Amino acid sequence: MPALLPEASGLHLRRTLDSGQAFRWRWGTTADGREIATGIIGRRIFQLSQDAQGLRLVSPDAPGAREALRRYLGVGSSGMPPGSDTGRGGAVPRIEAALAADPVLGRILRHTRGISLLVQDPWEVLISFIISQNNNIPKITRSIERLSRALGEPLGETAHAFPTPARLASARSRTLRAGLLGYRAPYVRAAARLVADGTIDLAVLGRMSEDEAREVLHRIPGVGEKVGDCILLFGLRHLTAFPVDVWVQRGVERLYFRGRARTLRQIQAFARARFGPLAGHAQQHLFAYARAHLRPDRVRRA
DNA sequence: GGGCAGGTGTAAT
DNA sequence: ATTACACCTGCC
Repeated sequence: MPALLPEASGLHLRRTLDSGQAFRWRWGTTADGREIATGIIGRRIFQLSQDAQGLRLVSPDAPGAREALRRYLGVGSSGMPPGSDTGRGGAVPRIEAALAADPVLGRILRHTRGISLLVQDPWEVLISFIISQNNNIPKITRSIERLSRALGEPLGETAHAFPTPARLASARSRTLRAGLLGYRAPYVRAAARLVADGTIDLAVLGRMSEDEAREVLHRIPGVGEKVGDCILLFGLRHLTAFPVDVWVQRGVERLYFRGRARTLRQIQAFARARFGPLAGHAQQHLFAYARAHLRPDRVRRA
């Protein structure tokens, strides 16, 4: 039996990997009927499973793989936002204990418990979320898969690493079209060029304040309010970022404003005031809850 | 088959 | 600061 990852206690693997943060995971079934997730982290193919005992690293059994996985899953040493540490236990339960101080979150947590904020490569997050605009998860996933297959470094037989900035920047438009990018193709290439030629340095961005980094991100074509905040949160780990998409907007309006419409600005201001350093984590739970329970065809909007 | 999907850019108010 | 519209593509 593959080794357990005790730090991931409280982490719900499927909820985390299917939460719309990452697009490089597939679920499958082993010969003995166990569900297994296969995905790419950096240049390695990971296989993960989860059972009553906990989360297991099935493969690779290589030096550094466990540490890389811990970090990726957000259950490494620095998982908590400053000032929110409530004591012992894994990162996920501690954050949820802090979130539950908010009665609304405390109530929906029953349905969303176990979602972890992943720590991903900012470059991959940047391109993935440019692709995500006005798009749906299955198609985003397919686009990234095709792009990686066409332009990414091969990893074993069938998998490919995410393309480098240089490869994407010099990609032919036919390749990008084949990647199903549609009208986003010019955005992706322009963003790749800005990174490839050093105009935008994502490592430097990671050392800036959140507002400074946001301002720089907004200069990238295809990066607006929502995508920018996704990059801040999922790639640069600015935990006060609060990406507002239609689901989060719907969730906040429904759960905190009796279904009354709010503008984007109002929702951003609300999130800052209400959730503070936990805003990013709160967003994950509101998003997941809204997706599962606030479908428009089931909700009468006030 | 017209409308829509986990937004953004642009133009107009 | 908000609103209206087009936009690739796959799917209902």
